[in-house]
Amino acid sequence: MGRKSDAKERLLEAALDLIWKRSYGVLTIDAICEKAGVKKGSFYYFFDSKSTLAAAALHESWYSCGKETWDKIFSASTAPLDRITDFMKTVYDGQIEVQKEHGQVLGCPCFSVGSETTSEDQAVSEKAREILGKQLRYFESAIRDAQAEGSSAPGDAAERAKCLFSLFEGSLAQARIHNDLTYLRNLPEAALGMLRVQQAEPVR
Amino acid sequence: MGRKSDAKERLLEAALDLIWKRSYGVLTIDAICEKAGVKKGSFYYFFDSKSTLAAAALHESWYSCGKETWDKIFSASTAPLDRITDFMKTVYDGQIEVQKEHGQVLGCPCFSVGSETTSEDQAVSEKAREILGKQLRYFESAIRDAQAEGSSAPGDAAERAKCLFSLFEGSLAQARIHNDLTYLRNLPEAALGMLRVQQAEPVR
DNA sequence: CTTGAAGTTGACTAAAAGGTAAACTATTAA
DNA sequence: TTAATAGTTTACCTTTTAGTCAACTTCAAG
Repeated sequence: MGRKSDAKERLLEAALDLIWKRSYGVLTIDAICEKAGVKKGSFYYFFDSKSTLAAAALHESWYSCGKETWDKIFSASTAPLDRITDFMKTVYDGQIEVQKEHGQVLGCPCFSVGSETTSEDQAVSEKAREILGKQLRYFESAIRDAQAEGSSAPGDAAERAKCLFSLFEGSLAQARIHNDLTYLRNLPEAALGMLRVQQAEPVR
Repeated sequence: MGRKSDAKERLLEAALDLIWKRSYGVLTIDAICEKAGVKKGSFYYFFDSKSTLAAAALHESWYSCGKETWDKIFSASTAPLDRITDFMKTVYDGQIEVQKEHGQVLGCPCFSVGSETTSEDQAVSEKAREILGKQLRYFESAIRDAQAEGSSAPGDAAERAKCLFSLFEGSLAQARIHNDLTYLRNLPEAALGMLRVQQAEPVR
């Protein structure tokens, strides 16, 4: 019953796009509305703040798109280390496309926004952390599987996943900062190097 | 001749502090002025925009503080790999203090701001890139020295430095996002692991 | 002790931003 | 066909922000 509309979806999409290309803090509700082709009255019909919208946009982006991609690449039917190298290559190829289309490497919105909104915007930073936490699990699980089959050195899988994830997100962010894809090109090898190897002894 | 003042320094300090704790995009000139205890008229006496001030603040922070620390840790009189592990430990200890003082791991302002202002604020993002580029050189040089004495596996030192730097900055950013120091605790070992080891073969 | 350079202040404007509400429109179930 | 529901629009208000300016203060050199 009632009128139907895709304004909500347009707002979510516009918000995600602007957050990704620009940043969260610099965004205004007016800008989002303009991009989405929606009047401010309608914005407040669907959301009660920029924060709510942004959190919803991150959520949507993961559950209606990102998750599926990760599930496919991290399929248990793929060899554990291949999951990881496939993933890195996919990200690299993806950012090549992004750069072609937007003239800029844009990196990972959750990571950028997560870092930007720490202790500044509860809803958004919590959502970013939630998604990053889920992504970390894929790494963790692949590492455990690799260890089980002996293709990765033993050691706390959760720790190692964090480390690999930091390398990955750090590289993506550098690629964004310098608009330079070379930060991503050898991620597959770097990831392998990190995993295949015996963990170093604690220093001192 | 004329009146003397430290308002400019107070503005630089306030700006850096707010950028670090909050973020660049969310900052207003009014907020900076309030924190610095300076009236807006004086702000515009010294700077002509938020962008100019922020770039100057990053510049100052590096040349009047950061550089010295890096020079000391990356001294050529220290064994190459020790420079790197010492550095990682220093960062870890530093962020412990930061968390104690501010209740939050704050990470690296250049990296956060660099990622936030890409293609959004020329002056600031350029300054962030400049400083990050200088920092990368310390890694690069230490890696080259380590290779020369045989304590690190051979391979393109610039590439390896980028990789290590990504791991480092990625870990710092994760620590900020999750307000969790465990992302930094084993950085010294992780860094060693990355360097000591033969680089993996290119995948496929 | 005056003059000019250096810095400060407060009051102001204009624009942008957040936010509200009432009237309006489209859809559909009864 | 009408009434309720879902969504849209416009006009409006308030607050915040960027940015300007002329009057004022402080300092030190001549």
